[in-house]
Amino acid sequence: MTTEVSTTRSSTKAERVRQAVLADIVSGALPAGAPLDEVVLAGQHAVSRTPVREALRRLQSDGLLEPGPRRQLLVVDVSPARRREVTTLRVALEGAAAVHACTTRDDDDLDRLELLVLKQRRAADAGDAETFLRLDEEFHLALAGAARMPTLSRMLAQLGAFVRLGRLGEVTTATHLRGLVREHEELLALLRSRAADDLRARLATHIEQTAPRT
Amino acid sequence: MTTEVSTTRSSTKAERVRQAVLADIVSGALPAGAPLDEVVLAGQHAVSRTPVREALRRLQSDGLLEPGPRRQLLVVDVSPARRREVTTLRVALEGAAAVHACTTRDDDDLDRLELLVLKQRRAADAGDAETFLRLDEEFHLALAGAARMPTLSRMLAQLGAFVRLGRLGEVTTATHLRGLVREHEELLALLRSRAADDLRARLATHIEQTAPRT
DNA sequence: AGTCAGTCGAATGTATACAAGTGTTCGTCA
DNA sequence: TGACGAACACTTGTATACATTCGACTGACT
Repeated sequence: MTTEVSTTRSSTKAERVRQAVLADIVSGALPAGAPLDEVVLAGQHAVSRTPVREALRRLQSDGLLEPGPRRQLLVVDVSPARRREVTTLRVALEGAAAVHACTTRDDDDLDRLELLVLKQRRAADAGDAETFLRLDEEFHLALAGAARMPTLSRMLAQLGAFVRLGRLGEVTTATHLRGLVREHEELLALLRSRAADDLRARLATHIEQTAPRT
Repeated sequence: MTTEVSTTRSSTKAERVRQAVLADIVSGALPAGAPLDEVVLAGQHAVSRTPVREALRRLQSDGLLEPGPRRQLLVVDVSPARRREVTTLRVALEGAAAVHACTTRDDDDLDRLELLVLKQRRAADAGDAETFLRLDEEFHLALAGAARMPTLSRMLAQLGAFVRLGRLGEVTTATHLRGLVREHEELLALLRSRAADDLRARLATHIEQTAPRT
């Protein structure tokens, strides 16, 4: 039994709506500043206001929606400053996780990460940026997961939406992707040898280089 | 206009219920593992299930409630390991904020912090631990706030509940409190002189010493 | 003509009624 | 007597109807 975190069975309508709206936000279909109307969304998804409401409240508490004028919920604007903040937070959180993971990590953790890197290489060779980005996020979450710090993992998962948002119009060549795979391999090697400080340093530069330049 | 973050006007019933349940959790009235029933809470607070439901979902997404057997929501158990995790996270997040704050801080920030330290001294001299702990949390949030990193501030605010939970049965003498005030004064001085690295180091030891020993 | 007040409207906040799923218990059959 | 199954009760998920609040528009008065 692996993580199965992202394969969340959306047994509940509220959760399905949340996933759908989230997807629309990170895909750019709902741009920054777009107002979200409960009744409109309810109509679009053929459900009542109740599950829509629940979905919106959760997205709000994740920081993706903010209250605006006229009592509306607006899609948050991810400014360059905010992107830098997210990068800083990732460095701080993933760095702390990486250090801890060097003492708590498990052979299963290594196996999982190895598998992810393998899939990443395939996606990179195929030039499939979308798949690669999903695997990249999984890799970073799995790396943090090896630290057995559930609160930290939850915070990183929250940041994930902002990371995806920041990467919206990013252009990524196959060569570039292969370079990232290589870095992941190196990070994995450092985790395997429990080189905590080296891992943290390397992870920091990796995250900062991955982040959009601006 | 200052922060007014904590003085959240509870204009909505859902928010009032949330505050009440949160207070019951951090006060120990609702111990770890206690199941929360929507209809019972609705009765206790003389509201319908709808706002109760909303309050519970928010507390859940803050990590204070977890789904348990029988489809129930249970108050999360704060184990020693989790307390250590929270401390690690505070060091990572507040440390990053402190470094950043050394370049973004404002004279108003210093004034706010100064005022908080002043009030802390009064509370410490009076041996009023409860007031002091509230001011302590405000101080740390204000310090992080000087970094102008809203996402980080929100994450720290979430952690606040765990910090308060971890401090539940803590005994604090007036002498101990005065020592903490002294440390806050020193942190403030380092922020004032923009000594980023020193501030981060000092803040780390401060947080680790504040945390329960276990 | 500008400003203030009152009313109207559209959104969210709340209550309640209904549906659906799950655990439990009781009964029956092997 | 034990195990399997079906019915029931309790809880949460959803829908809808009602209340409330805040903003905007319009009207009159200064």
